[in-house]
Amino acid sequence: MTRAEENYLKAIYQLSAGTQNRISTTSLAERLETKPSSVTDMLQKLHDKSMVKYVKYKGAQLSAQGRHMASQIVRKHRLWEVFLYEKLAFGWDQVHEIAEQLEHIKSPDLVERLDEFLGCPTTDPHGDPIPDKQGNIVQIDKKLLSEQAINSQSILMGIKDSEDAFLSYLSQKNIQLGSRITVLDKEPFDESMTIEIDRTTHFISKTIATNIYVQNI
Amino acid sequence: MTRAEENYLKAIYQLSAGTQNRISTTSLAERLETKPSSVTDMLQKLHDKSMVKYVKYKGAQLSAQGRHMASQIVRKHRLWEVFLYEKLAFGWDQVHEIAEQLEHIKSPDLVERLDEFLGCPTTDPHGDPIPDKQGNIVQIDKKLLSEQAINSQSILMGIKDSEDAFLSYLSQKNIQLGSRITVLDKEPFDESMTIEIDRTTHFISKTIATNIYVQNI
DNA sequence: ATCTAAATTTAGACATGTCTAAATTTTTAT
DNA sequence: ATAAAAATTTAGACATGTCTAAATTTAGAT
Repeated sequence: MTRAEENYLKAIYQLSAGTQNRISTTSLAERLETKPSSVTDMLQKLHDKSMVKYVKYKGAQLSAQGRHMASQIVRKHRLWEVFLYEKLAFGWDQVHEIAEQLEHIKSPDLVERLDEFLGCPTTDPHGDPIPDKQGNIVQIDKKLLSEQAINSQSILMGIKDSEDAFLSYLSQKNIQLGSRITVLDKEPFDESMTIEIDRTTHFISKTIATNIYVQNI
Repeated sequence: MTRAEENYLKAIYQLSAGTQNRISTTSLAERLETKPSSVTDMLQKLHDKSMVKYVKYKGAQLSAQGRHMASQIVRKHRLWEVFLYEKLAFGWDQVHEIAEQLEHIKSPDLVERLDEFLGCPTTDPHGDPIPDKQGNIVQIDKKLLSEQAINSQSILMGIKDSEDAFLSYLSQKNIQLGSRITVLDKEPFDESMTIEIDRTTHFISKTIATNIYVQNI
């Protein structure tokens, strides 16, 4: 598998999360920051390699083989993120870009040793689950912060959309995975919230609150 | 710099060790397991990018810029080797291949954090020096085991030619960097040796002895 | 000094992965 | 049901890095 092929498989894998539907050429092109015509070419190639089930004009789905391969790339990506975050003290918002490169390193042995070295983590620094060797993921049950009631207490378990700007926003405010959040107030008008983390009060918009996953204590 | 370009720079850097001479197209082709015609193409390209001084039919030399770039690739390679060996418990003979991939990861920040995480090592698991951020290397003064006198004691500091077969030979006999070697006997006829390491006696040929660097105690 | 052998370069080709522009198919709106 | 819009594919091109075969240059031997 070339690097480009791996990136396509990973993109289809991630866009497929939660649907059985075929993934459209355009959505893949957007995700991969490339042109739809390039996507068509690659889908035909991946179909020939039995990594993808592709129907002209209808989009693509991973085959069992392709899904397993994609899960292992995601596994590598997230394990490397843990390494960068835990061992090299990189910030939440810095790990993704470097892991994009590291995920393509080829050595089955390396992945398993890295996993062990890190203590077999189940989530990456953004709270996203790490697939195991077989490609299985344990989905922890998490809720949106926006749905929490006043006076509820919860633990930050992950974020929905790991955009750089959002990650640095959180990083700056010292909000991180595992932070204990108390909802002090909710504004019925715009659904903004007042929350407390580590004895500091923050005012957050609905947009922010629907981008944060928590688990009740 | 593409991966191929980096591999060419590294090859020229390593073939240049100890000479001022230009490196020939053929020797580069052999080192890179490619054809001389491919090498010619790439040298012209690297010359255009001012990474290499290339004179048609005469071979190539690194420019200051190219030398620095090459040193940093070697730096990354060797730091990753230390990581694999020290942290992930890979064998002496396994680290090179994986480091060949890791050396191409792009992130200046990563290199420096990795260096720090590893305690700023000065040599890799084969005893080869790790260039610093500026590209400088500290050559430790080491001698060939074959030149050691009978009854001399020394420490294994490195190996000359890191071929896989040789590395596993040493690995198998539990001979490693830092091992204390006592020369018990030398056979004048074929210059083979009897040595003691960790209370175990080994008989080694001249070929082996001229491939091991030691430092006197 | 010249001829031959070895080394090197050039020319033309191919594979990968991308692009633009044009053609085709599907979807949506009326 | 059909025309217009949107999505998708095809055709042809380009860049990178490789190859083989042929041409050229250099080095070595006499």
